[in-house]
Amino acid sequence: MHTEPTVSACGADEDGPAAELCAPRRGRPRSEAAEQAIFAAVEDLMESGKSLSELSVERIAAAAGVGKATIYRRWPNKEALLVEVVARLESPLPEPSGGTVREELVRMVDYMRKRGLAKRSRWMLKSALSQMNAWPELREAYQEQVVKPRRELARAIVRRGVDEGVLRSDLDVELVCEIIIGPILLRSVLWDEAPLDDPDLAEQMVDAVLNGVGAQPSGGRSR
Amino acid sequence: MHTEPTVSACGADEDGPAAELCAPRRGRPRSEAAEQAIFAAVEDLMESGKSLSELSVERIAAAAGVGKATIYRRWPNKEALLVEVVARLESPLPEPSGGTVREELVRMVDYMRKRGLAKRSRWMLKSALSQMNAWPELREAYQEQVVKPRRELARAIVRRGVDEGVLRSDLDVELVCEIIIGPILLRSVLWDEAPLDDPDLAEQMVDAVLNGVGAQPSGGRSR
DNA sequence: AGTTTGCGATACGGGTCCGTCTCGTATCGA
DNA sequence: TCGATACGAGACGGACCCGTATCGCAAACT
Repeated sequence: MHTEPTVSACGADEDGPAAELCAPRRGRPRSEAAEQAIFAAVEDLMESGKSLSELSVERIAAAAGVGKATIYRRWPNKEALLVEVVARLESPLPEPSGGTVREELVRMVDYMRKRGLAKRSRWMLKSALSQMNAWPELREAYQEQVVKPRRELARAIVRRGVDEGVLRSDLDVELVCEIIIGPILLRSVLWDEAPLDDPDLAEQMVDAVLNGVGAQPSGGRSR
Repeated sequence: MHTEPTVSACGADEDGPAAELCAPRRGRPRSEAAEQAIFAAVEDLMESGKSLSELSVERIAAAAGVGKATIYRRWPNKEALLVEVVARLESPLPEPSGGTVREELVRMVDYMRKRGLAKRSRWMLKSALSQMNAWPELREAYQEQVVKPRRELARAIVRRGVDEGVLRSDLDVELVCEIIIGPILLRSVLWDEAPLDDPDLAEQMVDAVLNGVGAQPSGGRSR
């Protein structure tokens, strides 16, 4: 007899932690505090430098002061949990503030500089590179949630710069994006010991890239 | 009774695979073929996309057609083996060929482009970032063996460029290096789907960075 | 009340891994 | 020939892990 008496019209068994809309759930409701503790524990473990393969469910449960079953009641497996953690991570993208293109570029680069200073983001940035290689689902979540919007933001600014005649129009837009954000990503992601403290770094980088690092005052600009 | 009768004056028990100089070793000598098979197996596993945590000694031994003891006879643990693999990996750095600074920069960037196309290097580049984070010994070996000489090469070229008046002298040398190699590293390391096939890519990148991506023909060059 | 579900804790089976050890065999120096 | 060492294969203990199941108890609904 599986006639779905009054509730349970929610969706198989995968309601996830964002399903408090669909059914009042007959018994004791799930603890919101436990959920937050789990997320906080994962982020703490990230900040403490644990690598992706060191994030075991048992360790997370212990760090959160939570039973393993409480985790498996919410997510079907470890991957699903981490995918959701990634999806939650750092959404606030800087929205455009109608300044000049140069100002927008500086703002974007400076946002990435500050992000590189935060350990949580740094962990994600770095883990995104190797371990996720072997973990397509997590990698896709990260690409979709984090990388894609940022690349689109960069592309939009660059396109606007080309339209306004501030950026060269004879170059591939992708190439220009890479030239602008490559240096800051290099510092914030690839090189550990590189300093990110200078608040003028973003400005210096953008100006250097805009003006070029070549010395000849009127050299090959015509191409 | 540990009087070291005739041999064994080699150094505790850690002779490593580069110790055939010190003592003729009384019994059967170690198999050079086994050693090569082990290295080859690790590199094959890398190329096949295995992540760092998937490189277990048992898997390596199986792939090499070798007993586990043969590995542990040479290296005290898994880390030591991988450290040596890293140290062996991709030494051939392009030596300077007295061209112009621009040509040297293009050569260096193009070298990195080609390196990004090779799966083995790519694996190392990517694994160097997250897993090595939690594995200081391996990370240091990679920094010392691979990263450091390349950064020094870049610095040397840039300094020469500044001396010859081809590169701006009002910028930090480190910053110029990052601006030049940031874009190609971004493509070859961070972004998987980005194309690296175009043989003119390096030239485009270097020229764009030298001339600047800003459009104003004589704008802020004076700073 | 009674029911239903969630909670933390913990035990469990099945798996992988590390590093050591033991086989029987092969290959070297003395 | 003989002792010493290497070899491939694999067993072993201990550790960790995953995902499930079972406790006794708590918190909601009917």
